Amino acid sequence: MNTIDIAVICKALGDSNRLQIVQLLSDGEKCGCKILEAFQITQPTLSHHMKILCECGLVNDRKEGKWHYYSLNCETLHGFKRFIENLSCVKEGGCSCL
Amino acid sequence: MNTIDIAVICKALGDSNRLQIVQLLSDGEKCGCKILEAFQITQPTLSHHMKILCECGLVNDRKEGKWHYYSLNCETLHGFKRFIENLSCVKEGGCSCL
DNA sequence: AGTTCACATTGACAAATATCTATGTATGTG
DNA sequence: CACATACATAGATATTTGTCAATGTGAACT
Repeated sequence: MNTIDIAVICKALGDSNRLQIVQLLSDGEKCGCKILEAFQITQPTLSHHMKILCECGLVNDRKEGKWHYYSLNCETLHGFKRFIENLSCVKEGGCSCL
Repeated sequence: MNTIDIAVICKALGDSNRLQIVQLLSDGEKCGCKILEAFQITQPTLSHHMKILCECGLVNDRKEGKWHYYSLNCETLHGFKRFIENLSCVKEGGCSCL
């Protein structure tokens, strides 16, 4: 998982609706219609958001009959967590300006 | 730090230039001119990106004479890390669809 | 076969975004 | 003072994005 992959995930999470969808899925697998109930958006808009979340690899889409069950993708989530965890705010190095 | 704050941070990190800038700063404080050297963008474009990174609270801007020294903001970074760390991919709960 | 439900796709559109050139503003130096 | 350096601001533009209404698709039920 390179920097661009991470940026794509961040961009996907950069919309508050999508971030809240991910929070919902963090609580367990959900079908699309249940997710839709939680938001003030139309079904096509949700479909658009789910596509973006799936395409960045963060969300799984499992189809069963009429329903689509969405869940967080463990592998992608762990890779993402690892990247964020490795960011450091300690002031090492410093700048070579001057 | 609420969900919208996190979404704003994610949006800021959703541009690969900005994500790489944050990676650079993770290595220690840097001045703007040094950051600029590492990218193929013009100075106004970098200025635009730094403004976005500062406005979401992830980056500090310390002015000293001619230079601006940028560094990651520990408090914001920790809050962000905590949020991401709390995301879970375990399949609890399940959906009440049927 | 007809209907309903869950979801995708297709345009359309306004708003936001990334980038540039040109220019302005401090700050330091000869 | 004149000039260079570091950075910001303004304005322009092409692209992307979030959203919707309308429509298509496939599965289940009567």
